[in-house]
Amino acid sequence: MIDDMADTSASTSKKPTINDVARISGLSKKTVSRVLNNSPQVAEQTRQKVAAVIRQLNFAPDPQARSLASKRSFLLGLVYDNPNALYISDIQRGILRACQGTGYELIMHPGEFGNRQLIDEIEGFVSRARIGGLILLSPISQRNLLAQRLKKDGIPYVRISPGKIDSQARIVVSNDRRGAELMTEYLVSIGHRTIGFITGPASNLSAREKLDGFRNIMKTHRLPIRKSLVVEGENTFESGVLAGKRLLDRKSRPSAVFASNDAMALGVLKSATILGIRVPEDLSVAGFDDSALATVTWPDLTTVRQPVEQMGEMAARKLLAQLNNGGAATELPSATEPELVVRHSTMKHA
Amino acid sequence: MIDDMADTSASTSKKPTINDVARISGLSKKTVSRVLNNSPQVAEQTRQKVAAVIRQLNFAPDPQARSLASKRSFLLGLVYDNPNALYISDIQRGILRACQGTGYELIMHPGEFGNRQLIDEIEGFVSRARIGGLILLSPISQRNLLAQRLKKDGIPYVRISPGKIDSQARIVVSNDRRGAELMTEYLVSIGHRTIGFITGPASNLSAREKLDGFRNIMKTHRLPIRKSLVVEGENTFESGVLAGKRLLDRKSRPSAVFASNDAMALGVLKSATILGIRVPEDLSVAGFDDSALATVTWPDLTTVRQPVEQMGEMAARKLLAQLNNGGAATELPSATEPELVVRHSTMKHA
DNA sequence: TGCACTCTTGACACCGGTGTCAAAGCGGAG
DNA sequence: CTCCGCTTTGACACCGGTGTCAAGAGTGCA
Repeated sequence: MIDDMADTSASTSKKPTINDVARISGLSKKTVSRVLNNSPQVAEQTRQKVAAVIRQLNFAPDPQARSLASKRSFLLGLVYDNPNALYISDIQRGILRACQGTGYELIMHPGEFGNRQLIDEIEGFVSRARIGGLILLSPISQRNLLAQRLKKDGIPYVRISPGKIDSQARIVVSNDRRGAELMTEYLVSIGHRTIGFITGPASNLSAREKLDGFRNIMKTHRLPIRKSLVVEGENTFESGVLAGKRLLDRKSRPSAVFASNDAMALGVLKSATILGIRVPEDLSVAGFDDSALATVTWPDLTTVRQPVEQMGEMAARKLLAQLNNGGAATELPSATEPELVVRHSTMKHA
Repeated sequence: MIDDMADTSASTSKKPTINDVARISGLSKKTVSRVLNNSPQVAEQTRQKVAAVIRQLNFAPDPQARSLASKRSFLLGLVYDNPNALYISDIQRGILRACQGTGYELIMHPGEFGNRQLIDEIEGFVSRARIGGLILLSPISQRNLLAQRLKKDGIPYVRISPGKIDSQARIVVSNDRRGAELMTEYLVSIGHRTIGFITGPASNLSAREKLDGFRNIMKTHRLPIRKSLVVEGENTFESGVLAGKRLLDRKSRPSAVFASNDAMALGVLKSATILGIRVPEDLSVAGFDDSALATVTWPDLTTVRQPVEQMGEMAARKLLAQLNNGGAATELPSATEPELVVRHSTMKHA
């Protein structure tokens, strides 16, 4: 036959196929396929034999052929708008870690949160590229209609930091409330009594959670929450500057300002500088996220670290579980725990 | 609840296949395939007819089946280490823009610059995932052995900011030398005579280019370049802090410091603050890149904008050209032009 | 001994396209 | 009128796997 050609060139030969494995192990294509898919219908002895040959040839099934034949897919899509490149990159790293060795690959798909046709656009993407499942990043993860549509069409997905609750198998959230509590508790513990708070857009669930956490701890310590000390920003540096100005440019100002993300905290730093207020001597400033921004200024930011990469990994694991168990996701954890990071933008208040 | 939405929604037609198109247009599968691939062997009239049916059905060929059959691939891989998430994200956006409507998708593949087995690892990735071509980001793009191997194995690639020259069809570079010249010229024009320079690692080509640009303009203006005023950093914030300290903590210090990236410029800002030197009144500080960092401090950085996104787009276009023309890349531009961005970290020197 | 049933395995068609090669259509030359 | 060569089209196998279904082996029970 043609086999001798194949055999002689074996060392430098092309990518092995399932046929090679079948021929060498003396079994059929289909049986090899069963082993690849962990089918329970294979005798243990056979499984071993096939596995050995697979290792020997360093065989890996072609994902394209696999998905063509099985109508499964080995491509995950990451859909995001672009609030923050660092955040996306961390998430991405986490997802890729979860994909290691599973044969799944990640395809990036930027979308516009505001786009009216976003849903159709995303469905087109899924169908064109044969995407197996989606991971949706905030703020796009907050579009409930999108999630409904995906569910209806049977496209597996996981939402990271969604606006509303979805089934446990389909979401990953960070415990933002707890993070805000940690920080508030800390500020109080070092003597601050009058604390300004800069919240994110009210439409944003996690912004509300943080505000709740802040309020909760203030209440616990019987500290007043003056309305004028809670200002809404838009999670951007510029909005932080403005909010900082409103909080600081007045007779009696707070001794600390807690911004619900790092970019806004840096904005407060700018306002303070312009107003001649020294940080941290005259004013403590705290952020949230522990983004890369937190450590490239002076003073560097006391902030709350969100295990963003871990969230990406969790999301990917959940998605893979959906894809493999056909929806019956085993109960994987959905929430990550925040951590307080003390640096130099805060100090004890007399 | 959600069920009634399901009914009202669009007609339930499945994804159309090439067979549908063939049947409706009364032609064979193969002819439709020819139209899809712009084969010149199709009569104009036939082409029109098929195209009409394709539009009518909103048909798009399945990339997986296509690549399985043709051994082409519609997946591009972006290989990067992680010096800077913002940079990667900009590049990525550019690539995705170039991919729009081409049917190509982007797969992310982080790699470690230092990894001894990087080459094998990347080849494994290409073969496993059936990647059609690679875009290599600096610093990985600087590994010449990797490029050689890819060339030998016939894997198309484009390098962004490679260390050495490669064929025009395979590289995209930014004109770093020119950028440094622009900035130096500007600093001199506003009265600075003694200018400190923080360079990147000497092994890095673009770092050397920037240094050359700086030197060149200083020479043109007959300004002395004292050795003690050129300090090497590592492109990180911390190294910028150290370099800043060395430049500023002395009797006669420069009136301006030009750092060859933004992160190091921010490091200088920190050192200046600690030493009680006001920026920009007592010291002008300039950066390079116009990264997201440049605008989240006060004063915000005067810097050089690199059209990073555009570089990503150019790289993708070149790669697609290679994939479609089979290597005979038409001459696309390879270099981008930098732009001076003046903000508040620099001012006129008496 | 015969029968029903479970456990393993393989033959074969098929997923949705493309490559190969042959055939049909057509105009011009001999 | 026939033959040639070019253009245009189609039949069919095939890419590398999986789904379906049936066959062979082994087991327990009547």
